[in-house]
Amino acid sequence: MVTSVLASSPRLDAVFHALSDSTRRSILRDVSGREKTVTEIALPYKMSLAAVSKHLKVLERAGLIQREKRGSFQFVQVDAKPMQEAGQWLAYYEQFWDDRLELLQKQLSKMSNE
Amino acid sequence: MVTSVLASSPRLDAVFHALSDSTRRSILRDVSGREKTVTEIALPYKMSLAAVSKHLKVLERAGLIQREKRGSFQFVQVDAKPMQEAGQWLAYYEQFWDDRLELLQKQLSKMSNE
DNA sequence: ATCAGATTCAACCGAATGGTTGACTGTTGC
DNA sequence: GCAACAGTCAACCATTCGGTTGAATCTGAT
Repeated sequence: MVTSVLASSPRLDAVFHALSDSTRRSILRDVSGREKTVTEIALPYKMSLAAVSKHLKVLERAGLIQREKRGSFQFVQVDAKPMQEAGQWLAYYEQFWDDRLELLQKQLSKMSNE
Repeated sequence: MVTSVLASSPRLDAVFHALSDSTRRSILRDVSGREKTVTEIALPYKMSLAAVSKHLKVLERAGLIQREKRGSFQFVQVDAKPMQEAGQWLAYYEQFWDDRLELLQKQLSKMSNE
């Protein structure tokens, strides 16, 4: 795998940025059970509808939600595919950490044996 | 699992925010092989040393790197623990997506049987 | 046709971001 | 002690962010 210095990924940028806000993560959680309309989504939050609308746009740019216009409503649902990509990115380092832990434990047990 | 509307997690905020920048992800990659000094890290990038120093501070605030002063050098190494937390957060939705796909496939096969 | 509801748009605001430059603070080695 | 190197700090700048408000748009129902 070639991991050049210039390995910029606007896609990952957008996904991680979208997930870096508690309100947006919360919205994803809200919508993950069943699809909801925008006003329905906005209800629990004490910010304006327009603010929620902006958050939805950020989530949509990241590909994390999809919208479907049905009548005058806009139904929103999660698309977790981009999260898989992000998860894979993370997985490499989680693995790295596991390996380091394992190494550490080996070293510790070796020390206690000597 | 209680997932209140107010489930704000400054920790996750910081981790996802730190990962939302290509340069910072790249730095993590650079450092994941072996620990490096700050100037060593900065070398491949065409930005100033101060800029890289700022990026490192962001990564450190998120708990993703650790520094160790040895002499006049500052050795930087990855700490992937916070990524596990982020990974677990993502895993829930990846699972959700998998489940939905499975459901969809069942429905499709049922339709083709009728 | 019009009124109400759902949602977005546009303009604005203060705070944070990502970068710069230059001065500052160790630390090492002569 | 002092020059050179490693790194951070402080001030600045343009851009983006997360929020507000009020007007605008689209749609459904009367």
